[in-house]
Amino acid sequence: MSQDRTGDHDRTADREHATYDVEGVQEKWQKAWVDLDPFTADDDSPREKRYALTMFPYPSGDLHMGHAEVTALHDVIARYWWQQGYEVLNPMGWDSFGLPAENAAIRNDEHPATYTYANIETQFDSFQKYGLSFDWTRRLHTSDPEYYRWTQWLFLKFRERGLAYRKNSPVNWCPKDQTVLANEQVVDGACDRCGTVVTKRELTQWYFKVTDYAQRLLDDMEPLHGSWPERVLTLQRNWIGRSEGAHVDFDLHLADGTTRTVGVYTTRPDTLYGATFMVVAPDAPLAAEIVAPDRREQHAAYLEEIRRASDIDRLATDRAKTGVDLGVTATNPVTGERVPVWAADYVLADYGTGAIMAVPAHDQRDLDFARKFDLPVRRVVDTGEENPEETGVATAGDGTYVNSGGADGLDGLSDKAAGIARITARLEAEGRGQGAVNFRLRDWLLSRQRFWGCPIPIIHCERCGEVAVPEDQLPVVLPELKGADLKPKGVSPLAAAEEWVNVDCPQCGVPAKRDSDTMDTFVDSSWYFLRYCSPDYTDGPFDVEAVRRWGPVDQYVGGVEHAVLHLLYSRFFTKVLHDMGMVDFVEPFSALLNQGVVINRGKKMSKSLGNGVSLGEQLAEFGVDAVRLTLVFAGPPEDNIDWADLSPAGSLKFLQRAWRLSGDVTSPAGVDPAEGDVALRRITHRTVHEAAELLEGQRFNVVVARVMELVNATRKAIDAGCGPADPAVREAAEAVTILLSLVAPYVAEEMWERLGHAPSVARAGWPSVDERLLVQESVTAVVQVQGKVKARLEVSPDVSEADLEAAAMADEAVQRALAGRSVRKVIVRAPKLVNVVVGA
RNA sequence: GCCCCGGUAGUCCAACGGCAGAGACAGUGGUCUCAAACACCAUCCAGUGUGGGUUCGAAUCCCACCCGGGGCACCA
Repeated sequence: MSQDRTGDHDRTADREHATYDVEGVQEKWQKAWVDLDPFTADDDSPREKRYALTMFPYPSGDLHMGHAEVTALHDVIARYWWQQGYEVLNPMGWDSFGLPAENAAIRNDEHPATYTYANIETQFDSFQKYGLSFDWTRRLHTSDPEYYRWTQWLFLKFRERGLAYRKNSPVNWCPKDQTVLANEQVVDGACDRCGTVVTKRELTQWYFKVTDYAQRLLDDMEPLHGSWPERVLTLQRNWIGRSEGAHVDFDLHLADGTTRTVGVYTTRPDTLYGATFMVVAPDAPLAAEIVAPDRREQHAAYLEEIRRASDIDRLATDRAKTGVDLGVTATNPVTGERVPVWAADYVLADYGTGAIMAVPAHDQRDLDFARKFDLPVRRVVDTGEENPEETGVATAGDGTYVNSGGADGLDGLSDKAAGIARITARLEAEGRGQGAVNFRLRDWLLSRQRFWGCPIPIIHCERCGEVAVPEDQLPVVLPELKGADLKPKGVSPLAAAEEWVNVDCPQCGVPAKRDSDTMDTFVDSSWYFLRYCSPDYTDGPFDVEAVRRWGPVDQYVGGVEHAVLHLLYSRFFTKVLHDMGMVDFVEPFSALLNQGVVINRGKKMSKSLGNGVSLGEQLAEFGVDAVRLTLVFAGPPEDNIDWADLSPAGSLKFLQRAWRLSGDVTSPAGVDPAEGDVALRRITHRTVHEAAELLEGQRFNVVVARVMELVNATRKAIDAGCGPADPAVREAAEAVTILLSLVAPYVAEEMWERLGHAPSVARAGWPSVDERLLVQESVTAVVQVQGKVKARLEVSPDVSEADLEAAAMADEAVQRALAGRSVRKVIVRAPKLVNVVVGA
């Protein structure tokens, strides 16, 4: 409430100085909202549904500026939907499995749950103080057994469908976190989480067969254009990396006189005549199988050398080519020539077949290799450029085929597509190859050698092999390990938990062992948005009907860092669940908003730079509403915002001004605005109308500016216009309050009460707009001569082109500008503009 | 190297191809005050990164370049 005054001042001064008590208002309404409960989503509501979701946090410490920004933006959308009359599902929970808790547990000799659930409570309290419209009845934690029971269930279902399998393969290993990582979690050769350089290990691990869904993951992005950031779609497209080409069979002639056929994948089968050697990935099993006995040692040494090299070295772009001759030859299927077979690490074991045909003339990598090891270069496409063999620059472009089997081959053709089609058809006819599509996407490595995650519900039996834990025995609950028991040692700490790991085989009853790895936490978060629809459901991961009611997510908000992680995995899960008949849709998130990052003084906030901004301190100094307003007003939601450019003090000042309006209104609640001041009413209705359009377009910063305008206009009307008693002033103040409720819920609630209404303003409903008030009484038409403004005319908005032109030509200033010049053309855009073009 | 996104007052940001300014921050001057803070009023500040083009008219569309940010980068 307003501050204590001494009474020396007159009423006007008092009113001008009046401010509300930010803390008091927050406390008052936070308490009141618990009973008012305006945001619990009703499963049975007849209203149209909207599902608003913001990426749930990992519980590391308290909330920070990043959380404050994303939830403030997200809340604007959710609250707008409520005001528009939708039944809104807006849940929140915690992604509560993960390494930080485990590391803290080791440090403090405790169970990871201690750290986890303590932080969850801290964050929960902070979220509540922050005034967000979450439906807390649906709160979930992925580390709760009631939740991860269903993560395990889904794993088993995926396995039944052949989508979860185990294989031995070289994998990414983070030496610091002591666990394997998925491809998506390795960035520039380093661990996504801790930045440690990743090494390779040969391990048997669990995978999800995402590659089976590569084409659908690509195709189903099509309808997302326009509602997902183009950037994310591009990232996913690149990550999936579809390419078209052909498989071509080469016969290999081994040292022992036998022959075997090896397929290679190429996007340029049309250059097959120029394939003068073959290259095999040194670490592919094929290399070891085919290497000639006298080269075995060399190959082994080379293999050792590249195993030692980190991905960082391997990825260096200017790195010289290395390799060894395997002492074997292959027959080029179209020329019949015998070509040498080499092993080189520029060929990757896990892409295509791990072997390539090398066409040095038209592929830079092959050319570099050929020049280094003196291998022949044969040009088969004449692009008009100089001979690659001499320049060292491969010509990858289009041209005319030469040296390509004469007229029976491709010679003379100059259309690449036709060349590819012809050679592919010929290979197919001869049974030596076929057209093929390839993807860069790899299967998702999901096992982790750490404790604080969802156990993999598999039992390894010597007699039966891998046995699924029977459904009625789920969940496989984590044992009570803590402190030193959790120290990473290269295998999961679970392996050492004797009592836990040793079980009888559910199939044959002999002693067996549980799988001791846990799942990647991205598995947990790949389906949480479905669980929210029926968080207490006990007969499955979710109630199919509830998901039919609420799904898919209409608006997802979160950071762009998950472009190829969480978002790709969730899309994959949704498609599998669709195929299982459990969800109707194939895409989980209809619209996506990537909020920007909050930085300070041009740099990312960090301890070492000492430029961190404490959310708690900002909230204490300026209040929740001002901080939220500051973040929303800072700029377009997807832009990064620099805290140093912002003014939470300015935001608070504005909120005080807005609040003051609610005390100045003297007309009673419920008064008919129809008789009110038309000028102010026009502004109010136009603002409400435009605000809706801007909100639909997620132009939240502009909405705030519009509300500021309306506040300014209302202030002016009270002080120097129609006065505080005019019903239009009440109408304007109420519109301000409802608009403000999306961003600054506390002060809006307080204003709503002061205006004589019952809470909650959050459910007051969007103000209705009178179309007639959107039409201006008169508009200013601009008259230009040669594009330069010469006059302004006040005209009716529905003025005819002819009338406007006549008025413009009659204008004195226009006549002066036209003096002595001939009018060549008059462009009329009624009612806004006339441009007179004069003769040359 | 390739592909995206963005360059508008001192700052953050607005502007259906049609008056460059909606809003704010920071200045400056004033009213109020013993004085200050608050509040209020007024006011200063750019011709839109550069160079071309299309158009009656370009911040907006096209081309090239410069700068900043992001992504991809031996994927055959």
